[in-house]
Amino acid sequence: MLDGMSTTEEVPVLIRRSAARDRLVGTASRLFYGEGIRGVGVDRVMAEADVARGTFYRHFDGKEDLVRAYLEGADRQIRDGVAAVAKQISSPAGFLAAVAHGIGDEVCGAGFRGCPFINAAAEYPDPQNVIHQTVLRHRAWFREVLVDAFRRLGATSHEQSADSMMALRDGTMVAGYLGDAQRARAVLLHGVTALVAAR
Amino acid sequence: MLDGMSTTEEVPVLIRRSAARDRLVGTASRLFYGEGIRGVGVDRVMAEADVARGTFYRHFDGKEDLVRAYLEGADRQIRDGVAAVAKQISSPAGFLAAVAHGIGDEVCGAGFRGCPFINAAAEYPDPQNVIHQTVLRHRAWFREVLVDAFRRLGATSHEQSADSMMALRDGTMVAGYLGDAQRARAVLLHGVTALVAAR
DNA sequence: TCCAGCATAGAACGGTCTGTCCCTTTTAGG
DNA sequence: CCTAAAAGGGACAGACCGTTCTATGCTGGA
Repeated sequence: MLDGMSTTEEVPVLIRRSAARDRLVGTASRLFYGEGIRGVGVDRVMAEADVARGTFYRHFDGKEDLVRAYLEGADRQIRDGVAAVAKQISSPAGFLAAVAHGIGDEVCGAGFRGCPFINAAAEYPDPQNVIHQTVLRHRAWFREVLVDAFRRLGATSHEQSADSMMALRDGTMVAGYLGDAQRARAVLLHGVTALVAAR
Repeated sequence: MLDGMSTTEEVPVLIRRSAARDRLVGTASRLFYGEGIRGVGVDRVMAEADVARGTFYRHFDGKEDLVRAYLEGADRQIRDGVAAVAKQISSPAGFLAAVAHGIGDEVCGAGFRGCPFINAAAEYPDPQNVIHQTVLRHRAWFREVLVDAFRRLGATSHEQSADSMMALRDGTMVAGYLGDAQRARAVLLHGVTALVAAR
């Protein structure tokens, strides 16, 4: 668990690394996250990334593929962060508290605009859609991380504890975006503390 | 409080009621909620509502205005529901429980696709945007309803209790859409029960 | 009855979006 | 150094989008 390396898989052909590609994903991440996915055209992304049209379509099958790269980048980043915390903190209680602190700090950061996955799912509701499924995969993974931690903690019902923390996380993400981030952070930390204490 | 009539305000000119207008708002609500706002064009809405182009633009300033009508309709509906509950149940504990049950049932209903307001905010991130502000107004109202209830309940810190319940609500909305609705419902009911009991 | 106002039908507009294609220039590896 | 791949820079098509306009049909109230 927590390897953070299971969603890789790419076509065997190809490019995989390139300055232009990195610039595209970076710019797309900034714009998609900041202004919404459907609200930003690939023209905009290409222009701000200083990448020509042909180059874009050599690296990506189309916009959806770029969106997928954006979300998978965010996913990778979060998995790496969680893995780093897990490596550093062995106790499940400490791990959960650290994760909560990480989220709390995130929602209070400048430019926080909600959870990229929740937001993406709002724009791609079709369960069959690749992007929607990317969101579901990320969420399933994170839930499993929490279930595992509460199991190691010896919680009477790991699943319910994990779901409660998941709800607190999601609620904090929403409130951090559409309400008072400081209060949202406090609610999350307080709630997770209670969950861990209650076991 | 709970009057449910404070966000009305329309141009004094005008139409306000008409079969065509009602059909437009109804169709738009169904499509915007089910497929996302930016993913649905006004062409589609007009076609499925069997309303001509000119008629649409006589009733609405443009797409944004239609989106506003969609969200204000949802807002009105929720305010009416909350007002009905408040009228029926006098005790604050019973009121909060009833609200939680209402939300829990909602997320378990067929065709639930998340909170219309959270979803709309994901598509319209600009705080200056009319639609974004409509979302914020709805959320501010609902939070105030909760704060008031917890105050009447005699909670030591009304605000924190209200924010906790708000986080649970938001988390349940997200999880009901992107996870297991039954589990989300259980988490919400359990959490609100605890909040009310803890006072 | 007549007419004002609302609804309809349909064409047309400019703009933007995704995606394809072509050609030239730059870059990097053998 | 030479060549093949990558990147740049456009032009372009086709679709859709939101919007405006005109001409016409329908209906309810004075």
